[in-house]
Amino acid sequence: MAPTPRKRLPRAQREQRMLDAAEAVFARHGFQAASMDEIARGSGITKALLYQYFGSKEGLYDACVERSRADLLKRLREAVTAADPGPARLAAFVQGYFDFVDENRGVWWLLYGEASSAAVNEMRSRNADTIAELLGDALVDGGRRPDDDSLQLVAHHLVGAGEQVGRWWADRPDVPKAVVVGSFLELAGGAIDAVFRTAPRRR
Amino acid sequence: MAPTPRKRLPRAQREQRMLDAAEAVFARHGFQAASMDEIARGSGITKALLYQYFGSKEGLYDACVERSRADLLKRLREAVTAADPGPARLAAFVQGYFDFVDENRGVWWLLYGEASSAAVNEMRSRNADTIAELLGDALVDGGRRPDDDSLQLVAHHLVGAGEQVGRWWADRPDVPKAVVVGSFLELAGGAIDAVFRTAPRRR
Amino acid sequence: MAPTPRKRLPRAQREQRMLDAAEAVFARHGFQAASMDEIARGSGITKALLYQYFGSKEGLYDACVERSRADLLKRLREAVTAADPGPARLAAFVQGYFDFVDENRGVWWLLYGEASSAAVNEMRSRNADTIAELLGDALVDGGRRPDDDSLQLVAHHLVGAGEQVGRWWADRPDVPKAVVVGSFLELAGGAIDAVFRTAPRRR
Amino acid sequence: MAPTPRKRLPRAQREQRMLDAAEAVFARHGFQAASMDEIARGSGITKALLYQYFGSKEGLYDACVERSRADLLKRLREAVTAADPGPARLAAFVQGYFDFVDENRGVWWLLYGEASSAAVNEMRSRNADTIAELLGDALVDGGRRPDDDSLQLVAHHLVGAGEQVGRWWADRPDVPKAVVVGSFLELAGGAIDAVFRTAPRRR
DNA sequence: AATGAATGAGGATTCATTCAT
DNA sequence: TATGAATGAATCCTCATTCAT
Repeated sequence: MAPTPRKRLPRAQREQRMLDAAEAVFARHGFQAASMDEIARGSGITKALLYQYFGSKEGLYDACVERSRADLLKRLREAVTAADPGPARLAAFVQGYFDFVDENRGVWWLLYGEASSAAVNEMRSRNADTIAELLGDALVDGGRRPDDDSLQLVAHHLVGAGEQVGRWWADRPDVPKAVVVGSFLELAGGAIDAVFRTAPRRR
Repeated sequence: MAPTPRKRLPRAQREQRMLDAAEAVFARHGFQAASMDEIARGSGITKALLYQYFGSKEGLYDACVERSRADLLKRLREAVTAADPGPARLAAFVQGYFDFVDENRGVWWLLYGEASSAAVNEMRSRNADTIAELLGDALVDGGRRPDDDSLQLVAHHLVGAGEQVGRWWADRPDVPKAVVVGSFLELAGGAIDAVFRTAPRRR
Repeated sequence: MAPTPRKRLPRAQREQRMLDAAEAVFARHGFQAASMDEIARGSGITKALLYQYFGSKEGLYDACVERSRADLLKRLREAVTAADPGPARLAAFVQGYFDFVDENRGVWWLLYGEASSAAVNEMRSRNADTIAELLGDALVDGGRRPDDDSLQLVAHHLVGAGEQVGRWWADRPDVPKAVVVGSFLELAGGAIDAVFRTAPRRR
Repeated sequence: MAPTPRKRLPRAQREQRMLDAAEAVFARHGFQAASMDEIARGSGITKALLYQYFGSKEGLYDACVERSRADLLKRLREAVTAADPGPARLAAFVQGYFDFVDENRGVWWLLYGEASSAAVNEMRSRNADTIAELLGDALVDGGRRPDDDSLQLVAHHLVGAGEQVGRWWADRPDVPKAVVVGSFLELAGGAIDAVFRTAPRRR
């Protein structure tokens, strides 16, 4: 074996490679069971560099979660703003969400694995907030009057439902995406209607 | 001098003490971060005995999860069979579930923590199955015609939603249980209706 | 190699062996540069056991210093109480001190090495206190009237002088002990006289 | 874009800054526990440059110790040569020494910290040599006849005493310098007299 | 049944040091 | 001259697990 040529990469690029490797390893084993050694091997560099860049195992993990979350949120926002205001937005949201799950089967859900990790629970909360916001807009546009507590509850309901349906679906590649999206939309729509029934909306 | 056998407790009782201690420690730190040493200290016995009883850390953990799950399921079945057939069953189910969450604030949700652990995901699935079954009965009694895939999807939706709403609520002791239960029932009802709309059901 | 037979020693005995090995290693390298691995190898056991017994590298080091200090102090007290009250006590003290140095050439002085370690500075102070006490008694018996601050200063003077003379002597085995002890006594006597000159003492 | 050379300082000045930073860090943590990273940060330059200037961590440390020692020695020589020959020289020496301690409280004593370091023990020896030399001159001027071994022993005695009294005093800013210097002179004088008693000297 | 002594393997983290630019 | 990227080797410590008693 030739003595590994010390490649000198610009920081940003190295960082992405490290995150890729880390994501894979965290996904395979969960946070605690993942070893920095394995991640380093996967990145093709030394542990020391991981520490120079991310400070600690937790720092690295947080960076992973954050990157994934940012991806998802960007995609959701795009999907939502591209759709007409009103109920279509919710559909776009759900569709965007399951698109993401579809493309990240395996990695994403396993990232969720370490549920007790502060980072993940915070992510759940932030996601719920985003949903609550979107939902609020959609409802107002649709002429309903949501109150804050209910919004939060519905948002968390959807986050949890989405997570578990995603987890379930991730193991069943045979179930067509359209079915999952469609059903989820029905469910969500029904749920939302049931809580904010003021003016009729559906059909 | 004979090597004092500390205490002669009947096996079953010892076991419960160990499980109590283990549950507390697993809850505090999650599976991986929990240490057998701490559990042993908590039970007032030696590590070696833990191994004699449960074989391994994982065996101990599984026993904990199983005990909790059994508690929950027993309670849910009781609640359900005590209620009149039909929609009341769903209400009883949801009520029972949040009663349980309420009484196990802290411990239960932290048990969920190590989400990637096979045991927890399996528990989720089994819970979903139970729900699907209950749901199927209720719907048939109500004259609807559920198909299997939809049932599963709805069940997982509810499991996920319940978990996340529970997690959210566990941190907000000021939100009254009645509100959570009420809202959740509305949501769930709406969701179910939306999927299985064949004949009208509500009101 | 036969699979090392797991010898089961009573705690106290193991402890002494560990301390012996640790003392040697700390002496060779100083606290920071010493490695627990080497100490473990030296004790013929595993690192893990070192930790089980002493909790940490520092705990182990402190135990070493403490054991040495206790040895020295015991010896000094014995020497002193065996001597007639008065000036003879000081002589006995100095003699006892250099006896100790003599027998612990190498180990003892290197233990002193890590001077910044809290443990060592504390030891110096405690030694000074002991000396001050002995000195006080001797002087009172001799009819002088020491004041506290001067006592302290003289005590620290003697501790430092003894340490450095010991260090110097440890490297010069050819200088006879009697000479060192004799000279040190002269020096110390002169110093003490100079400070507490009230009534004549010498000769 | 040319890779900005941060600042163009003359070598000598840079060096002093590095030494300042290094001294502070070594003082705070001792040799082993000090990290080149921290020193580099403190100097406002990169580790690589430290290596270019001093070759290694030890080289840097030695340079620090040497700079301090040179300061002290210069000051002592000045003090001594400014004083009249004879006993006054000793007084000047002791005074100079404690002046230095006073001005370097903290830094100096912590430098001594890593006592096992060859550099420090060597410094002690060299200091003892200097003292022996001064002492020899003073005694000869005073008409005594010192022999070499005794001189060495007395010198080491004084070095050790000075170090420990200094250490003790460094923690007691309330004790006035004059008292320490005065007492130390008495002690030293008495000690010296006791050893080299040939002709009377004092008063 | 129950213990305390003992282990082996692995994990995170840090550091002095070098090299490409 | 001066830097930032990169390394390899240690180090301390922890843990699940076993075995002799």
